[in-house]
Amino acid sequence: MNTPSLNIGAVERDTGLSKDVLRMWERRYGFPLPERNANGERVYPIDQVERLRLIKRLMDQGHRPGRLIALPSEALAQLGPKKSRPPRAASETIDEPGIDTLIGLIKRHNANGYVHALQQRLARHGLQRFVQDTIAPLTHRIGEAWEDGDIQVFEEHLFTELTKRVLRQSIAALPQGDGNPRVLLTTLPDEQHILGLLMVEALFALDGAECIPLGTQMPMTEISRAAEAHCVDIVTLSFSAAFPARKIPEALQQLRQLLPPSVALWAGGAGIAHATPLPGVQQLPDLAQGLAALGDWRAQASV
Amino acid sequence: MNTPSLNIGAVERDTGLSKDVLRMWERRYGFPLPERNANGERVYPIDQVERLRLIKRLMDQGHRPGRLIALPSEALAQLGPKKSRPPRAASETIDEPGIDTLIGLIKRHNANGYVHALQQRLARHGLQRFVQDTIAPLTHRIGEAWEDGDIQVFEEHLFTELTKRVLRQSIAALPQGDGNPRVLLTTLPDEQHILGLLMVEALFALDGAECIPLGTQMPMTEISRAAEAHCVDIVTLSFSAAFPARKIPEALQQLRQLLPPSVALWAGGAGIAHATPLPGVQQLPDLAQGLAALGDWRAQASV
DNA sequence: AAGATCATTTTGTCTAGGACAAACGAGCAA
DNA sequence: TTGCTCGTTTGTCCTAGACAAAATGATCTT
Repeated sequence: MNTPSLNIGAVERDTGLSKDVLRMWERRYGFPLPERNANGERVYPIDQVERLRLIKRLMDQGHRPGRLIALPSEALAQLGPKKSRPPRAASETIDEPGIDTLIGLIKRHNANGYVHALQQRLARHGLQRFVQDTIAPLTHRIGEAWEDGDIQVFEEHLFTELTKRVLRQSIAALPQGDGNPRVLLTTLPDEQHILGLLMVEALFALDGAECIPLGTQMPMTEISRAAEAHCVDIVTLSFSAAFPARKIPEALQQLRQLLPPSVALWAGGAGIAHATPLPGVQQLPDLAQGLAALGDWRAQASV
Repeated sequence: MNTPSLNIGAVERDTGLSKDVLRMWERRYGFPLPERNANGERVYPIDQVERLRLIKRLMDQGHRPGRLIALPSEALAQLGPKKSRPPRAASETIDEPGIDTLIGLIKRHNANGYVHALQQRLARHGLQRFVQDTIAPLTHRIGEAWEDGDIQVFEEHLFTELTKRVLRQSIAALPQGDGNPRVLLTTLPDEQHILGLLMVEALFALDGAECIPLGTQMPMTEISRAAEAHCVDIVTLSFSAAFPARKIPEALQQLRQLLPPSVALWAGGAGIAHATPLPGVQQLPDLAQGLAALGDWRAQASV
């Protein structure tokens, strides 16, 4: 075969742009403009797929497709996030030292060195500080690097996989909670990032809560069933920054309806940071507020 | 609000049936027959979604939608897999003892007890036998229970999450490989089951290979980049039984083209068991053959 | 009776083009 | 500066038709 190419279904999977969107862009903007096979179906050359992937990344940073598609490829490549964040030098000073070292290890593809460095920091600082002062800012910095295009997809995957391991390992080493409260942890079907959930689990378990980790991507009806079967007091969901913000309120309200009223619904993660309050849902923009909410719950439960 | 209901996009996410399929079934079979909102859009009542989920499960077992949809709900509920497998009693004797105990713990939602029992078996048998004689048959049995509808979605999630933890923990405890060979482990974008991959990683790492775990759902172009960046000798993919079998050959051939010829491509997992051979791709239907392949590779490399 | 070949049905995925609401941004007023 | 309105942009939904690949069933052969 000469040049590999993909049909519209494969492009949807590879880029995350729905078939509807791909066809609509072709209609409106004239890009992508795939070839057709003998059957009249779209066949996307690999370079158009690469460009689509780049455009998708820039859209996730706040750019709009109409503008992006008009731009020549060279201009696209240099484009950064829409709202440039404060220059790194400024926040550098407040960063926990050593984060850059960890990122450097990932970027040099030194998997063993990275895991080793993480475990060293864990041993030195203890789990709570490790999570709050190492993992959280590290995840944040990786997110920034991702937005800037400073990191490859496979580098981000490696980072996630290795970090997950260290966190899960630490959680497994903790004593079991006492069932006060019982907390179910998961994410909705569109959300497959689990690092935030693991951070919460680590802190909650450290604080004596009993955590039931269900992994990611649970259908809502199943979350409701699991909550009953496990007799949990709290259902905690995590939303990453990648989760479409506009869909969060509707999703939370739907789940709130499905859950028994006696079960609390907590939502945290970067995707929640700027959300508006909802009745019956406690929103936890950061880890510290998660711990605070746990304290509040206990205070209220003992009344 | 009275009865929760979902739009077509939400049903697609929740059931895994594409919008196209949902509309086509409505046209052809008259089910599902959603209501319409003020804007003429489909609004699916929750009970139709439940029925769709049940139908999807039976389809994954080899039934055909046309028949299933015609059946009344009671008949559906009792329906088993199309090709009934040999009765359990027969294979019971060859099963490793204790698997049923583990499954019982999951079904009673005893997370702590399950993890404890796993770790006990690991300590007693050692990692290699633990993977081959406990985790592999256990995963297989869970798959069967899933097909039979004997297990809830959230129970399966809990099983997966807890088992992953134990496996990853064991892998982390192993000494680092010596880079002979270097193996990259991942799955394609449509495949999110990672247990098979972790089993392979455990055995390979135990045998001294250096494993680079990239987690699941890597786009092909990224697999190729990662293979170069990490200078790997072998790329290993895992396909679960849930992966659409007909799409495997095409996917493997595409990836084979993207990889440098010097890098070996290995594919394993339940989805590979009945696949036809492909040039340039080594197929590993089970764990034992994976280990054998590793031995062969070393023998050939030392020539 | 078992096995191979061919026709028919079933099923999923693609196509085109139209419609509309929600989100966004620009311009204007306070 | 902030807050509001209005036009534009954008994603997602709609209908209805076509076709290829897979599964099934039927027919013929051994």
